[in-house]
Amino acid sequence: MKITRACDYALKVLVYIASENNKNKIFMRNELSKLCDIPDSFLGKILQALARENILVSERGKKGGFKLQKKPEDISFYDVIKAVEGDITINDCLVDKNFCNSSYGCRIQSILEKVRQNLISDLKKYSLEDIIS
Amino acid sequence: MKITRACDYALKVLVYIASENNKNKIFMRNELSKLCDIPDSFLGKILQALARENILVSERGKKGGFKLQKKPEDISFYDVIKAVEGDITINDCLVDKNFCNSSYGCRIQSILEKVRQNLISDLKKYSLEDIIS
DNA sequence: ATGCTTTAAGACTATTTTAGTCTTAAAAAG
DNA sequence: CTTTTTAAGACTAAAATAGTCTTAAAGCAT
Ligand code: SF4
Ligand code: SF4
Repeated sequence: MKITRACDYALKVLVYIASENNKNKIFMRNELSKLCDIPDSFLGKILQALARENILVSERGKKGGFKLQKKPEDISFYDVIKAVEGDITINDCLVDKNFCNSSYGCRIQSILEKVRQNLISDLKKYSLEDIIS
Repeated sequence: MKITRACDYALKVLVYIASENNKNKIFMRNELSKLCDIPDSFLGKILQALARENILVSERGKKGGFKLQKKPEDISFYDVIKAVEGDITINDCLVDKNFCNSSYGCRIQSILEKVRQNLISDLKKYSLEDIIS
């Protein structure tokens, strides 16, 4: 029951960008890597994922880099986790009904589904804004 | 963000034992393995862990096996997960303050700690009794 | 006492996931 | 057209998960 390192890095780097967000400044990967103490190439993958999921805008070439695509209050912890490691599953059967043959009518499954929904809605409650304000 | 197979197996086997709990019947590992469709040796490890954590009673020798040590309503999902895979961490820094050097005063950490506490208290709400009743 | 049956413990192995690197391509700016 | 920056994806290393196997110890039954 853990988030991955990549997720933690993503939160860290997004908080950094959000907190320095004076007039749409754009940050290079290299710069973010040093400031947030995240391995450069690994950060590359993470920033790419965040850009694909419309959390960051990326631009190439000279003067390129990354900036937020939305307001900090519109980027929740759930959005970040989902972008980086995919949806929260809790147990495979919750997301793949063919995973287990006792799946139909399983009451363990229905309780785990409740736990999952609560966790997701809890993670949606917190945004980058809550951190930087 | 997943529970392990071992945890799911543990829930499954405990629910089975709890539901068949006519007058303190004792179940052999072998029997449970077949009935719950869990690899026999792997189930051994799981049952051992549950016995160590005072969820099951184990007895050796002929007429040996496993039975519940508490009433089904006193065995929560949290108890089972904790017994089998250890405590829920969400992020390493929540459980090891030396893990990250930005740990002191980190606001990501304090939010993740809230999420963790909510998840734990949610998992404590549900017991084996909720499944078998 | 001594087999027989059952769990305990832990070393061992295989598979999958996580964490991270590296190389090549493509876009943008000057 | 060269430099700088990200994109994409193959690749690798390390760790965790999932599971097996072997040896020991405990309890019952004769
Ligand atoms: S036993 Fe129930 S909870 Fe476990 S995998 Fe099967 S359907 Fe899901
Ligand atoms: S950055 Fe904050 S949340 Fe992330 S590991 Fe460090 S202390 Fe924990």
